[in-house]
Amino acid sequence: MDQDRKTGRQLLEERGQFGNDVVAVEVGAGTAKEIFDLHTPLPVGATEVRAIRQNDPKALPIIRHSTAHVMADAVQKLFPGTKVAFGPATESGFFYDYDRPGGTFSDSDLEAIEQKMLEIIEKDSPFVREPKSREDLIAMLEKMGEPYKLEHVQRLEGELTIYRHGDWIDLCEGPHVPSTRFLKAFKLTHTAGAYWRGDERNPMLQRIYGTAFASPKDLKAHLKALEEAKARDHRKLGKELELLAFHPWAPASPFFTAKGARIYNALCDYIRELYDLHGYEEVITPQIFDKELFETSGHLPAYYENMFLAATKEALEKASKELVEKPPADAHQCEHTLTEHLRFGVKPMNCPSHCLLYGMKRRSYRDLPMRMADFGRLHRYERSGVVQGLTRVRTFAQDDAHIFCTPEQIEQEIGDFIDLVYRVYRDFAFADPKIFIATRPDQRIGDDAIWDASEKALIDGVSAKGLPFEIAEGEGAFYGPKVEFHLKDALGRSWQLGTIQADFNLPERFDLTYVAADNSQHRPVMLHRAVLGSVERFFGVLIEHVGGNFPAWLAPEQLAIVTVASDYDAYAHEAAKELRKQGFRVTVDDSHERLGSKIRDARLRRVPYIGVVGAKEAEGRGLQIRSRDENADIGFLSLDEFTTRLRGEHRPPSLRG
RNA sequence: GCCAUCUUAGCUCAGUCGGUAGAGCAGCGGUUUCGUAAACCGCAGGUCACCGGUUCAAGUCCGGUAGAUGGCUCCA
Repeated sequence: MDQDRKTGRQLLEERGQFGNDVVAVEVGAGTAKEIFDLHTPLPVGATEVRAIRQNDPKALPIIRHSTAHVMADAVQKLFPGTKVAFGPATESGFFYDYDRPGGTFSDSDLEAIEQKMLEIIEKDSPFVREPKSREDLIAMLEKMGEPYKLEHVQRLEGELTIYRHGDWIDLCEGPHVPSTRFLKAFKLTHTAGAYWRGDERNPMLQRIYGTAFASPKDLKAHLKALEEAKARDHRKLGKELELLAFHPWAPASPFFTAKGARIYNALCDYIRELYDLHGYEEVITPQIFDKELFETSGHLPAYYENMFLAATKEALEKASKELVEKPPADAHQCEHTLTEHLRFGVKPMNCPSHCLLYGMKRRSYRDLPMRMADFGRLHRYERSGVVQGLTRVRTFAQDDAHIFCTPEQIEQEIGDFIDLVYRVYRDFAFADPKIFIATRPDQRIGDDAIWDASEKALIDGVSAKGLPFEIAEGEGAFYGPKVEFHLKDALGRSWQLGTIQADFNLPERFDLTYVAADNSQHRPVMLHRAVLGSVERFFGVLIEHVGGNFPAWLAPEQLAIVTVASDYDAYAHEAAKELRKQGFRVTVDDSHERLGSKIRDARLRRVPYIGVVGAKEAEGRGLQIRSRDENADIGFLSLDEFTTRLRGEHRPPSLRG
């Protein structure tokens, strides 16, 4: 039967479309496209066949996955006894997981592996696909002594295949490049630990990451882009520009310097202005609550390990006394006694306190939708290995708000919120975010009927805006599903910033009601939403996005006046004073340095405007202005002219004019 | 939390084979008054992250702790 089926190569040759740069073929049309090796017999009746050539973006995952095979080959040749697990292509390269008995891989190992890989590639061995019966495959893997592959086979169904290049074999469904000669540019980048099957209860394997491209030129460009991204890293820039700092005594908790705080507050003030326009009202709520609150909200059971409990002397005394009187049987019981007496918890999120505030008064349908905003500080005990710069911290604030509304109002509110999100992201010149709808997780509160309604509400709300989205199965919060808005940082990592979540659970738990027009009582729906997400995280992503060059409306220093010589200091201070009266943030550098040195300093601080002051400027009551963004001297401007210019940029784009 | 790596002056980094601590920038004091990315001279600045061990001797070797970094897992 197979004799009737042609391979991709045969088909392309017949059509005169074959060439030395063909990597694989893509079969089918529309959403039903599938990629095959050149030498694999294609499905019967395959007519829509397209060659994937070396430089096609679709060739990249094939090249990378094939390189991963060669790496595993090299590793097993160099380190006998090493077992292989999985080795897929990723968004920016590939990895392969290994179990190396009693060892890990060092940087010098990586070099040796790269050398061995080059040797393997030079042999120009073809990648050969061989279908195998399950029994044969299991026998083969047992003989090879590959326990991870063996375990994997047990879970697979249908036709199984192996791929062979040279004398190395891997259980794999392909596709692969025709031969190792197509692997022209690769680099092993780093090692890491990774759990087998991504489960932390499983043993940890050694993962080696690498990247590969169609040509050395592409690889070089990629490595260069990585270098450039590193230069924009918010941790590096945050330190250099003196925006933020960390101290070991407050792990994962940023300090914002005067400059950093200026930007931080500008971000919050900007959101506050939009709140006025979008019908939100800001509230301030407590930091520390009786645990009753978190038991009612469901946080304590669901969120215990991430919460800071607040110990007091009184609580410790009571707990100690009980422990002495009734010694615990085991550590678990001891912990129970201790936490029993710790009466207070630090809030990890604002929603429970907003429920309290809502419930303190009779609410009418006329009050809805009620949009309650809060920049309250939150504390979450993140595990030590997960914290990172500003993007994952233990203390932060969100531009948080909760919308209490009727079920009928949900769609409208989601629509309004999406408008707000896009307005904000445009003000920061971000590309459009990627939208995910995260559905019910395994650990959750509330009935499935409620989850059905919540998920539908979100999908309807986003669909009504005509925006594309993807479903993130099981990624929702424990109290409700989420719409997530993701943006990418300079290193290409995707971060969730904005979110809106439908919650029918908390209003139930807090027994929140409103009185309808007919005097009957109803349960409001609660929408949790944030545009920036965490202000800290947004700040971090923003630093990288602008590379430290904050637009004038955010810049902590908008104009640096530098004097040519000390004779002009007096005028410089006068001009600064006048401009500060306009609300501008102006500094004067009257140090006894040379002009070039002062200019350099101001440029390194990424100040949007530098105003040089000498005899001409003092005489003409103006400034010789250099613009950071135009990277040029834009000439003499009178103080009035400069005021007009800066006033235009002094406000967020969508709030100008 | 797990695997790996790192931690030397305010910052960026040297420090050889284990032999007792260095530079540049920043800071401070002088000199210089200068027109668009670094003037010159001098001074000061260190419990080499912390705790312990090996050694005649530890920044250097070993163990532990903390923090950070790259991943994994997690992420309301």
